[in-house]
Amino acid sequence: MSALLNAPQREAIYYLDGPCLVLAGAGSGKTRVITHKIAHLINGCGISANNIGAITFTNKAAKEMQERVAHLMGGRAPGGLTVCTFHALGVRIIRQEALHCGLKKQFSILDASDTVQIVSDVASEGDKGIAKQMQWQISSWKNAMIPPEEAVKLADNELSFAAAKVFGEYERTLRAYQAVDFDDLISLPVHLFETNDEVRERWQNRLRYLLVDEYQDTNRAQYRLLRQLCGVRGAFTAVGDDDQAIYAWRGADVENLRLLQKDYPKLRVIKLEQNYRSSRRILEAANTVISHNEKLFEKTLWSEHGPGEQIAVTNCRDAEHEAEWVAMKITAHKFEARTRFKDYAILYRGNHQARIIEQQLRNQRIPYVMSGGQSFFDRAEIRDLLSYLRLLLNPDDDLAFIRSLTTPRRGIGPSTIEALGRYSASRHVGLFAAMFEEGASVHLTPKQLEGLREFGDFINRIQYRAQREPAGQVLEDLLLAIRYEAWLFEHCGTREAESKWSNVRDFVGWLTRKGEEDGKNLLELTQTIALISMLDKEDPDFDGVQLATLHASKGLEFPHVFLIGVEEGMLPHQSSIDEDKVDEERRLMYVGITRAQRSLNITYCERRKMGKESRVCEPSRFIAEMGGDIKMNDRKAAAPVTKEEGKARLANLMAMLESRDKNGAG
DNA sequence: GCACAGATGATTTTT
DNA sequence: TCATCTGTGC
Repeated sequence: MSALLNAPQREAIYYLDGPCLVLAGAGSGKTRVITHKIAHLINGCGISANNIGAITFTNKAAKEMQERVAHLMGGRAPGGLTVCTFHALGVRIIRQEALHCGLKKQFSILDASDTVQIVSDVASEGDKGIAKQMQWQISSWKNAMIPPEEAVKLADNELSFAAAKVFGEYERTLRAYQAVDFDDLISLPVHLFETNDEVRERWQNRLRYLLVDEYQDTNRAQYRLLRQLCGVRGAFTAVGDDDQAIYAWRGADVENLRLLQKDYPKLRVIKLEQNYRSSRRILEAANTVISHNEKLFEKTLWSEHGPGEQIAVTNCRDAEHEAEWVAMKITAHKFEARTRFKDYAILYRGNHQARIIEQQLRNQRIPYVMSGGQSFFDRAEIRDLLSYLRLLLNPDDDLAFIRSLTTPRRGIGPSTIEALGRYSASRHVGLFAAMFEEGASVHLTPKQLEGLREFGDFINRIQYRAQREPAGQVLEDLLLAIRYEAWLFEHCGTREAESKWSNVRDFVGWLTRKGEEDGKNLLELTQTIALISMLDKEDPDFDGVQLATLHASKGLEFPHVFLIGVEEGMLPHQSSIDEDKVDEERRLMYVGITRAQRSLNITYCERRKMGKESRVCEPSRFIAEMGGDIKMNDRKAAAPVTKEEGKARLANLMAMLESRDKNGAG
């Protein structure tokens, strides 16, 4: 990438006279604009780093941005600069203004499974699937800043009616636990700013210039937070791309782009249309596909790169065939082009499509890495440990109390917890506080009480130490005291226990490191953990083919991309076709195409297994929408390959590859 | 009535 | 893969 900035990039960086929207096409250098603008604000305009905030959606993006700012400014990020996610900013605001939010500073942050648990409890809904859907509905309302009273009026089906009925109680339960969910991290600050001028002005003075990444992904609540923070001054730069808005289903509202123009009539709109990533044929296909969508802002990507290879579309018999072909093609291409495995990505619509690909890659000895997957902090063993940390921080957190009380088992069963629960409800205090009250002895047997208080004393002792001693040591002692390792091996198979214990070790190691780096104690660390989903320990040196969903691939780029399962019903997905939401699927296709730098291979299956039957599939409409400059690769025209022949060819290829690598290395 | 093995079948999931 | 469903054996 050239070190020079192009004209629109410069314009975006130096424009400071008012609100600014940068429409940054795929691969047009948007992160560069944001980081250079931060540097310019500090070095060129004399604005203190303390007064600048750069807001992203993911921790990964925040981290990358911080690193790039540091790099720009001579290796060290300026102290006081705020580069964080929306939710991390929310945590900071709530922590500082806790009293105004009706919370204590040590509030708990609940994750998805905690909130489903609460909905399920409040609604007396045994079915976790239904509770999940109800929680989803409540979350959507909260993202749109719709309070329970309004939600009751808006409910229009059985599920949303049930959700509306428990919404209020759900909110009260959260407050009773001194807890917030992810949505509260945005909506509580919004509510605070909208009702308290003094607090709002304080924060407006604190963050005098805001930069927002991936603006098209903001939801209503996030937009209102930005608006409150910016006030009428409108000192902000929002960077986004409406063509890459693929999170509408999660509450992101592209309408926020229109709102920006409406709410800030002086908004300066700057388009970044020069693409530095892909060859011309790939860009043209992307442009042609996306031109089928109605657009708010017209934008056409162009590139100084050469035309590059033709995009190839290959038909496959079924998913297995497809996986086999992709794996084979990668091996062959790698051999010819002398590339690395990490130069390739296989992208797909749904996670389940990865399974069959993985199988083939393993068969053909191709190393791979999968992005996404379930979050590290969602694992049972990590959540077990986390429940202790949460309880140490916030004794009102009843969910954490119950989980840590019962994991590992301490001979305290449901009847004891139920009795304690009845008493605590009558006293309007948390479970932890309730068991130390005199009155508890009326509802609980002396033996029950003894067990509970022993646990309570244990927690109190650890809590005392957690405030003073380094995180690592306290955690090690806690694990020993609850005999967690032994419990794992008693409860699971050896292999499973080993893997779980190793995860726990990773977690402890991570916390210890964090504690030392930031000089924070265990309690201070706990709150930030909830906002992290992945432990950033991915090895950048590992050479493997990247597997990712189209959603997870946003923001990444690869020399060679395979886009698989490009069929009607798959991409666009059937439910999107049914609900008339093909636009978003088209943007997904656009995101997929624009990940590719040099070559793009698209495959589709002619049949796909649906239960026992195998249904005939049509190639996706998006293939036709890419225009004519495509190489159609008809596999049926080629000589049929039997399994044996295929294996023999593969063995041949592998042998060639191995001998070449040996020679090359020696 | 329950625990468990085996089958089944699937949107996407930044915090 | 993983969560959920189904049928079996006690």
